[in-house]
Amino acid sequence: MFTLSEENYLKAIYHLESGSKKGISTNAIAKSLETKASSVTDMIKKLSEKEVVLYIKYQGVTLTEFGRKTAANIVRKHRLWEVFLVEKLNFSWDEVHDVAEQLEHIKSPKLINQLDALLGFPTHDPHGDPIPDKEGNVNTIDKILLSTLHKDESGFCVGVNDSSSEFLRFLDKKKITLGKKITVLEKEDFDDSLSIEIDGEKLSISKKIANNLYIKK
Amino acid sequence: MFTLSEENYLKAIYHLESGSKKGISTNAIAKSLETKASSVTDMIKKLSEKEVVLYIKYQGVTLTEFGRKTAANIVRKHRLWEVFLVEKLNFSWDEVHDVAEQLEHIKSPKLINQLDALLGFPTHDPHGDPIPDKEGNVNTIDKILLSTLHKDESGFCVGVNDSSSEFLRFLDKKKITLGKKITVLEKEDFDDSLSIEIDGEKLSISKKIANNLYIKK
DNA sequence: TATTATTTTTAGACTTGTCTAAAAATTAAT
DNA sequence: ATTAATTTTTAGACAAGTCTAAAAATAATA
Repeated sequence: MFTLSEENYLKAIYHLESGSKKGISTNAIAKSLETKASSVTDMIKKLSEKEVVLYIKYQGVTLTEFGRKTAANIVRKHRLWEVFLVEKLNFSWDEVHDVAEQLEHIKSPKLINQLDALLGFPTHDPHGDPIPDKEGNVNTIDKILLSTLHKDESGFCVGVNDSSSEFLRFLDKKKITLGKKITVLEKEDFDDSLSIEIDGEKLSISKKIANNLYIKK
Repeated sequence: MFTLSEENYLKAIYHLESGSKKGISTNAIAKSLETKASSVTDMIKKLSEKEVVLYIKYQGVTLTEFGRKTAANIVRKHRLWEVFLVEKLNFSWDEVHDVAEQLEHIKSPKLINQLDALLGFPTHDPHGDPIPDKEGNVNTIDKILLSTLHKDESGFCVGVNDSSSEFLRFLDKKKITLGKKITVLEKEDFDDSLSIEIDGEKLSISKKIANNLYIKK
């Protein structure tokens, strides 16, 4: 069994690993958890003894298979709770993160299995992120950033890169929600802004926005 | 804001206070939390500084109004979660306690308000215990123990005194559930056992059982 | 009321998780 | 390939919450 702190470290390493092939640096973990490098070193030693990470001094860490599954299970719980909050308790997608951050540490396999069933075995959370299955496997789809679409191309909005409540509320205001079809009408060269069509309406989108919206063609 | 440990102490004191007029002793708290008296003294000092308990050395503690409300809120959360587990996630009443014990510490007023609404604003948990309202008020009904009923009297099963899973599973086996009508057909003098009628069936009930079932006439 | 028994508190220690400051190792740059 | 900059680790300290053992206060009893 893992402490709350250990679980948070595991989750952080898990997220940092997706995208980088090499070991995760002490500093990267410290930054992600808003703590000090020395604290990270201490905790890494403990996690290493518990066989969830592989640790070589000065070389960073990687999750073991056991560690990866453990972390995926925490992420699974986090995302299932997010779905629950939105679907059953009328939370909006920008309100769920902090509460799910607490709920993900509740220990009860039955609770999660039943919650999964209650929600109809969802595959993605409210931000479009995939929900790992019981074995810790993740079904990644080939989503791309809106900013990579060319003129006259279109696709469906399937996720966000930035899930800060500021960004999510901005999307709400612009009526941009997951599942909607977006067509690129124009790409401005000088500021990389986009003119898009969504719901039959024309909309102007800045580069920053386009860099944080995932599309599936 | 209170730590997990502080919340557990508050809850313990809250439960111990209902029933005894005087201050709650260090030993009583230690026993209830399965910890040592010295640990209790330490924590009591902290709670006293936080103004949730009134503490006079060697005289035990009492909750302040603020402390009472804080504790009632934790109990409220615990019992609402129990209802959720039974009503929405198909837990049986003997499985909910440990999970609710974890869930009661989740901090999010919106979560609890929405959960309350989802459940249809329940007034009692699966064991018949009343759910405190948002202000910490509890609606106590005049329930009595089954063992206090006389021959030929009857009433409705409204709660349990012992909520151990052993007792609850025993009641399940005997098909004794909350809401059912029970009539005392006979009281045996030599062992205080009861012969009762429930669901049109005759049943023999030991003194121990009768001492742990609440009835409302 | 004196004495014994019990309860409660204090004192000091330990664990977990964190921190700062300094030392050691690695990486980057001249 | 040295030197400089950065990263990482170590050493030592601190707060929270717990414990044991001993001291102090209260309660019970003869």
